[in-house]
Amino acid sequence: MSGLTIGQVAERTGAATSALRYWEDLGLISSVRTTGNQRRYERATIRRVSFIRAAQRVGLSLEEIGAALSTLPDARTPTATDWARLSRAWRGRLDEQIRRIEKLRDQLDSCIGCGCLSLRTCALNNPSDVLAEHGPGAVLLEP
Amino acid sequence: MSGLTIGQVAERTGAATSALRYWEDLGLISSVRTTGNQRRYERATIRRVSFIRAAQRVGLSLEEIGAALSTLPDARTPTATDWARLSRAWRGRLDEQIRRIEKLRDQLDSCIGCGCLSLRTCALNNPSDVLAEHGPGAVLLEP
DNA sequence: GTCAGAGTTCATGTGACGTTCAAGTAGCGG
DNA sequence: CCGCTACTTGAACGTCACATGAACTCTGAC
Repeated sequence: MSGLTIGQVAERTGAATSALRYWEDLGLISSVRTTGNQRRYERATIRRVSFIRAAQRVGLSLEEIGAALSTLPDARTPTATDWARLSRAWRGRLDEQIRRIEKLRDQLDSCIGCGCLSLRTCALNNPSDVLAEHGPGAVLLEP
Repeated sequence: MSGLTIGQVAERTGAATSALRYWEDLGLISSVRTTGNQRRYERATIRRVSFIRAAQRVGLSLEEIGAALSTLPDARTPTATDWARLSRAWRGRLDEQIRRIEKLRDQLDSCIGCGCLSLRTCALNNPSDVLAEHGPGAVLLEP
């Protein structure tokens, strides 16, 4: 009754226990300890963990996710509106990812058969116009 | 005249010298050494490196790229046709990546505002039908 | 012959965890 | 209270694809 074990949170969210411990080290989630030093999680942690996993799927780094989570209210348990506010920003991110890959695919179509991989004129080999910009959003195809 | 230095290959392909050394450790590319133990690359290496970088952009691991490269003829310098054969398989891969992200985006649209992240019915939170399958092709969004 | 710049090996760091280990803990039946 | 199984702990090491830095050597222009 005093909280969820790490195994229960893992089962309910689909996250590995090793990931949960790692995220706690990074400060993304928190727990209280039993007298025997085991972690116990609040029920609200499940929603928080679900958010983290969804955000990862969208392509955010844990650092970015932590920044987003830090904008949640400290005092009260976050509401559905709080979570929706954070999720809204992902839309553009996904659109951008799709745009990038589509461009790469189209370039590939125009390149197959020419074998021009090493030439200066090959768009697939020199996609500077597509992927050169750095910063947020480039995580997916520009490591 | 006796070959390209690692810096020249890096400049012409856009790959970092550290990456070129790493790929050589893995056997993806090869070099000959000068009397002073410096690497010298054949001109054909530029095309090979370009292929590696393009393949990475498509989402292949270095292991997969190595497998593809090993199907190239050992005896002669690969032709444009050889490279085109390897590139053709990427098309479906990119299509699949786009399909995945589009599905995720559509789910996000239907989820924003509901704040249902922790509920069993939320498609974004339970995308088992989209991303559950493992194996090749899942590299991008399923780490 | 001098000197900058490019090259060398080797060790260590990164991100986001996964795996493995011995040792400790929880909760159950008997 | 004993024993059993399942679970949890921290620490340490592995993964992938490199980046970075230290300390050194080679090359090529002058």
